[in-house]
Amino acid sequence: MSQARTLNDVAKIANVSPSTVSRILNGTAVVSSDKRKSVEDAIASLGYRPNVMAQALAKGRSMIIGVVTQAISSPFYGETFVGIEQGLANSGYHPMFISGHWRADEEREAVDILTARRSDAIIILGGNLEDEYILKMAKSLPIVTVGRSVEGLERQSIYISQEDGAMLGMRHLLELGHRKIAHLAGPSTHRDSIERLTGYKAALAEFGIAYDPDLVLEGNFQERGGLLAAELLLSRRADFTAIFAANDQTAMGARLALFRRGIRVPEDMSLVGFDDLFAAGYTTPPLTTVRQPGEDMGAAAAAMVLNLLEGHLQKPTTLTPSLILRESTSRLRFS
Amino acid sequence: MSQARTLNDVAKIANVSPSTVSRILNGTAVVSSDKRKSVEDAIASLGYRPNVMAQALAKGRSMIIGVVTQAISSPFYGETFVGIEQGLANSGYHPMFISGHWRADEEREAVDILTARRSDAIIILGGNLEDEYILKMAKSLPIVTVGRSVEGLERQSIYISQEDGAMLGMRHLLELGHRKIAHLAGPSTHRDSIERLTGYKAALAEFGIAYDPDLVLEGNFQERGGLLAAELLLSRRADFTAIFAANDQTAMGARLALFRRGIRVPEDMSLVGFDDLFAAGYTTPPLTTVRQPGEDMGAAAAAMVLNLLEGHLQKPTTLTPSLILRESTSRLRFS
DNA sequence: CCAACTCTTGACAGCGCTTTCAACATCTGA
DNA sequence: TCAGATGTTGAAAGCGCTGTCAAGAGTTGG
Repeated sequence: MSQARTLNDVAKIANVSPSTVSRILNGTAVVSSDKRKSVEDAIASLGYRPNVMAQALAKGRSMIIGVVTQAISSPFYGETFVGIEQGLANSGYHPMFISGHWRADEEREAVDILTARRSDAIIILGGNLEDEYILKMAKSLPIVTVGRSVEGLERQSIYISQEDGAMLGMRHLLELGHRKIAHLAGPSTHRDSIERLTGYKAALAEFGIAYDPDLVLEGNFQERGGLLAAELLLSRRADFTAIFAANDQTAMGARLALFRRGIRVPEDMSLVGFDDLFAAGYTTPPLTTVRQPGEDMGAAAAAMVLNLLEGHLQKPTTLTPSLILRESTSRLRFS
Repeated sequence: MSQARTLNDVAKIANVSPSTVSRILNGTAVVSSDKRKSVEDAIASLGYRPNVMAQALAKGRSMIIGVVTQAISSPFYGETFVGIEQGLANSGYHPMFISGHWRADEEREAVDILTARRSDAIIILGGNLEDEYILKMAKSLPIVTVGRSVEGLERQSIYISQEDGAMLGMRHLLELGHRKIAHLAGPSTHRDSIERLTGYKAALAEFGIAYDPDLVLEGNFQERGGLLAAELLLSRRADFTAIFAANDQTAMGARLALFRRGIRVPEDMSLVGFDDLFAAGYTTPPLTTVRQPGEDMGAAAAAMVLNLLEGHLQKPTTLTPSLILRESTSRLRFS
């Protein structure tokens, strides 16, 4: 294991002081062109790369943006990761992802790890961290939340109205004539689930339809939960004509349940998802869904963090959901 | 922004020297229980957390495992990330993911970023980095490759035979009686594609079937590539009865092409994928596919890295692909 | 021609921690 | 009782870098 070169090695070879090398590296001051030349030569010949850890210590900035996420393999957050990555590109900052698995304790541990590494800022994606906890952290560190709001920190969050999104999906179904619409909800502990359920009810009310709690079942935002919930529902009643799933993964699970029973989509049953995962465009049939622009959210979060690090507080960023019309819904037919 | 406490603050409050605090933190030496107590109290009351950056500088170990990946949102590598995360849990090391997007130059840049941060080891997931480049790095740093082999570094890689995997999928199709089997390959620049194509041909040969290059089209390992390739193929000929896709995403794209033309799966066309993405169990119909245990691969890579860091070279780890039988294939019917 | 500047440069302290070394305090056993 | 062993602690140097400060060289203008 060969030793990495240090700034001192460079200084020695170039016959200048370490300070000068540092100045050239950081552009902190004017340096005569002959010294600059010899330093650059020395750097090239040694293949020298500054030790970011040491820079971090000296400058008091780690150049790390901590990202507390829920699952590193989540298809939805995956798109957000891409946005964050790109938004941070060429800023000198780098993201460090730690997963919290939707458990407040693990999320707190993630934050611990990140602060132990002296992250310069933290982006929190969803999760169940307590508001007070986040507020306290926000006092000592720039924080941006995505997909969840924190009272008193509205200006540091990227937010999409889940309720509006749900209404978009539901109105579409209602306008197609559906009246008995089931909802496969997310976990009831999850704010997004709650908001989407609220949107479901609001749309129903808008069309003067009574809310029927029997038509709502709880899943877990995963395919399997959607499958199970749909099977259960199907075994109990058969009078509904459309399903509004709490997210695309749930919709895909439901799709399988329908397939198993030979119920055709969209001829016999209309199906609407939420998120617009990349895969939603490739289900059979392609899934009509409410789009959340995951990548844009990530990019916006990155931009906001960068702003915050420069001391600028920007106005709250609100992105909007939109309906992506594909082929899993059809006008209600009277059979 | 309140200042973070330092080890010195703790020392002062506890009335001991910084060395003693450090010893307690690291368990480096025996410390009398009264001092230990007062130090622990001081740590608790200050909410002190050691600065990992400073520890890194002093110890010469960053406790970062760099992970060069191709896309942070990749569904296949996502599972590997999970394995890495878990394999590294409680080791004190943390992964740092940087994406290379299958471009050697970006991958080299990723490595640069990682070495500038003095990663203690690097895990390379797939990619197009030149063998020599990796070999050179391996001299100064523990390196583990996943899903790609490097000549001379076999003992530091987690490998799955793509050829064997392809043969598994193909034999299944052949045993079902299919004789005209199309292959939607991955990018020809990609080693996995090449190996899988080799397996495709080998299986054909095994069954005494002539290789027909017209039945092979190149995709890009993405849904869209699969869709396009399948559409093109379908527009050119209709005499094949099965498709062996280079990966699940390609298969899903092909599935959509078939759906568009009203070709039923598996009645009219059998379809086999590769990878066994989580989503493969929820396509319509659920996809028969060759499984690569992504999470196990990640866990194995993490374990290998940890071993390497302790100076142990283990024997090459070879995991094996397996066939996951679902519902997208059926026995050839004479129509 | 010299005071007053302006540039460029190096010495040095310090970021927060680890680790070696030596000092001091105790404890053994002969 | 004392030499030697053992245990616990602090001082200080150093990890690789930045940033302040001051010195020395070179300019300018009255």
